Amino acid sequence: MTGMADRAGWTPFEQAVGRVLDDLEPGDVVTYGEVAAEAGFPGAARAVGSMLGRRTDAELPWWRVVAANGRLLAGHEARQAELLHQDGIPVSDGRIGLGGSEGR
DNA sequence: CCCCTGACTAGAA
DNA sequence: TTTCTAGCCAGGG
Repeated sequence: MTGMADRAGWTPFEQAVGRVLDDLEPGDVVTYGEVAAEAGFPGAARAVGSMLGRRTDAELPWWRVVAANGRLLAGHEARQAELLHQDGIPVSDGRIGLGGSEGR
């Protein structure tokens, strides 16, 4: 295998988003708006989230995607926090980054 | 074809 | 600080 997922049947939007997520590297985090803009669909942040929620079974690094306010995914906060932590990204109180010692 | 929902964002109150 | 509104794209009924 060439290391690629079965993107057959994916819409241009999904393929574009999947490519952006796949282009990310360990330790990197982006927001829905960033992914949408990089994919060529600025403002389609909702479509990105909606798609990821529907393609959760895919090998897309959904955990590297967070909300614009730095908030993690509702219903997957602990899950994403753990995955982000494995990528070397500090998470505190359901939020990313900030150094970890700013004390709320 | 029409209407609503959704792992969203930015701005205003 | 929180809450609400308008805008954006895709999918399902």
